[in-house]
Amino acid sequence: MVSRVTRKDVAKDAGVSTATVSNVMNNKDFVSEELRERVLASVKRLGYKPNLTAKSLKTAISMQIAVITNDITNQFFTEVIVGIEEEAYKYGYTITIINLADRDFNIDIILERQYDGVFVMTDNVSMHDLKNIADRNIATAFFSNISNKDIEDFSEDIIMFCPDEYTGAKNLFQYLIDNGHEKIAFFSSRRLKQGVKSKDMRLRAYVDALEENDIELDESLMDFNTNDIKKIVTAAHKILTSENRPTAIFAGNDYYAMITVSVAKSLGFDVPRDISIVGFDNIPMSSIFSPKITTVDMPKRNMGVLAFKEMMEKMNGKTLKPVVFPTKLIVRESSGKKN
Amino acid sequence: MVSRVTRKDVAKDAGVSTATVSNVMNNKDFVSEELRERVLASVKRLGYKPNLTAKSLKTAISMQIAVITNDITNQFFTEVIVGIEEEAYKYGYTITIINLADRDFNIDIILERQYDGVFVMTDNVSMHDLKNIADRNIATAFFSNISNKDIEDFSEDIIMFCPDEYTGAKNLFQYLIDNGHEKIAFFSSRRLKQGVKSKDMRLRAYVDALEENDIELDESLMDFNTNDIKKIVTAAHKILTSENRPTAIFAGNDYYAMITVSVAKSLGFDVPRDISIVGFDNIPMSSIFSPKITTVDMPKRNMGVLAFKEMMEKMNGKTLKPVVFPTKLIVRESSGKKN
DNA sequence: CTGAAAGCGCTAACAA
DNA sequence: TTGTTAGCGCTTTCAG
Repeated sequence: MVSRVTRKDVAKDAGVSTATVSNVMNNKDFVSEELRERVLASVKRLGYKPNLTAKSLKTAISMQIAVITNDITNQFFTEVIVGIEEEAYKYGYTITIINLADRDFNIDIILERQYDGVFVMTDNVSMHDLKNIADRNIATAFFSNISNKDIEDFSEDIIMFCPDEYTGAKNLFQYLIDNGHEKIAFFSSRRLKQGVKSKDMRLRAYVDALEENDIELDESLMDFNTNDIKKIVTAAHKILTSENRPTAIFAGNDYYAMITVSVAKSLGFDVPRDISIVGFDNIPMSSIFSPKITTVDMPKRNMGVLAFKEMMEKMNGKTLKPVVFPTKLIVRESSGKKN
Repeated sequence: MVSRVTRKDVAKDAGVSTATVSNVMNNKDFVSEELRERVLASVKRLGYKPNLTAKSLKTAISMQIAVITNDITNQFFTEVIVGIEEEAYKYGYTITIINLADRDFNIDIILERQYDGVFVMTDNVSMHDLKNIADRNIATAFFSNISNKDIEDFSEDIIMFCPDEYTGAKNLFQYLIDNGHEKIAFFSSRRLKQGVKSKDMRLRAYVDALEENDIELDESLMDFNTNDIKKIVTAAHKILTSENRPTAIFAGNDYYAMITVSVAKSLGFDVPRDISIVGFDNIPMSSIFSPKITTVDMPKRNMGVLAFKEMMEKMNGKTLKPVVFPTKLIVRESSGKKN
């Protein structure tokens, strides 16, 4: 085992001061060619690697960004993250992914590490926590499904990323209704459940679309679930075998949709002839699946890339407007006219 | 914005020394009840959060673990990671996921941050780098598809995790051959390509299985690709429309398999009647897909959990034997007798 | 252009 | 039981 080589060892080996080593490592241009070479030679010989922890203690810049997510096994999140990473990588930032799974968010995990910024992609984190983080001068970005008009409520200090889920979902429901569906199940992840006056835009779009088309809301057609595959299967089974069986099912995301299709098939249903099933997010798998899933596209990677760019701006002291991303209805094979 | 509150501020506010604050924060039992309460009250009032960066500079323990992976959008990796996290979380460790995507591995990213341990789940990292990391007293674990007998070559300092891919793949190929297939394509990720004498166990199983059954190896039936979905589609298309079309396709993982099935369908093939397509990993989606994918199961989450447990042992100074995980052939709907 | 020295926030002897 | 202090590895004035 090699014992830790520090800047001091390099200084001694090269016969210079520790400050000179620092200056060389940080590419200051006033170091003479001769010393630079001597230092670099020592660095190589000793296998010296700067300690970024110590550096960040001194500079108060950690070059680390946290991403908080709920379900890292869901391609929606990983696609966004890949976008963030791609951009972050260019600037030398390291990304720490904090996967909450179904655990509660504990703010200490963020406040105790010296992250320069944090992307929040889950609703498990309260607005209060978000503000608390931002107040400590950590660039904070929130991926929200809140609508445009609600954005005003939010603190200026938080960068808001808002895919326009309302419009996307509205178009999706209208498409279903236009195809003769009236009994439409709303089957989604628990995070979307916040009562019917929810700020969740998919749920609000559901309620609005029904109302505009004079269809009565039927609470028994709604189910909020976890991300556990077995529980989703059970819930899908229940919906599909209920007496009050819907003719179309809106699943909160493409995973839910694919699982629901799978259960439907095992029950002998033909999709979409017997029942229409639609998703949300347009993850890569949704167009590989059979039948290809009708869904709403979100510009996932691009959201990540743009999000990081905005965060850089923020860290450079600029104040920013919320960013709204367009969404788009994509009609594929898993849905059709009501029979 | 709240300016940074340090242990010094708390000490002043509570009228004690900074050492006492430390002792309270670290739950030392010799602090008097009175001081403890005073300190805790100040901590709360000022909103003090310890700076873990400073702490780790002092203690040389960062409580951070890195996981290096190639493709975070692949559920195989995320499932393993969830297992690692679940266990790590219990001990208060934070996981940093370093997603190489198709970038080259730069060892500095590990050596400059003070990780207590690192899980390597990609072949992009050379044995030389691995040893370099382990030499610096960072607990190092390598998920390898190397066979049992090759394990001996490796440094004792590196924890080896070896799902028994050889046996799993061998069974898979034998199953295919038993069903009359002789023209079996090997279609997989580039990382598996290291020549026919490769240490990659899936490739070796392929070569061995053919040989044992007196089937001649046909290099034109082999294709190594990236993880980019479009490229995989193109390559699958090429295989499926070639004059030398195989009757069975082994895809390097379930993603490859599902994409290949999708392309086959679009080309008018019935799977498995016209062609058998099998995967590897048994990711959750493979049993949801239609047809359900024939694959080889790896105990993913459990591998993660166990891996972290082993790492804890290692960090406590124990030396360990390589861990071999069983794999299991799972025959489902995407494969069958040759027609 | 280079070096000495202070200090980032914390812990851990050691002294009181 | 509590406080003083040195020092983890680094950067950054400020002198030289």
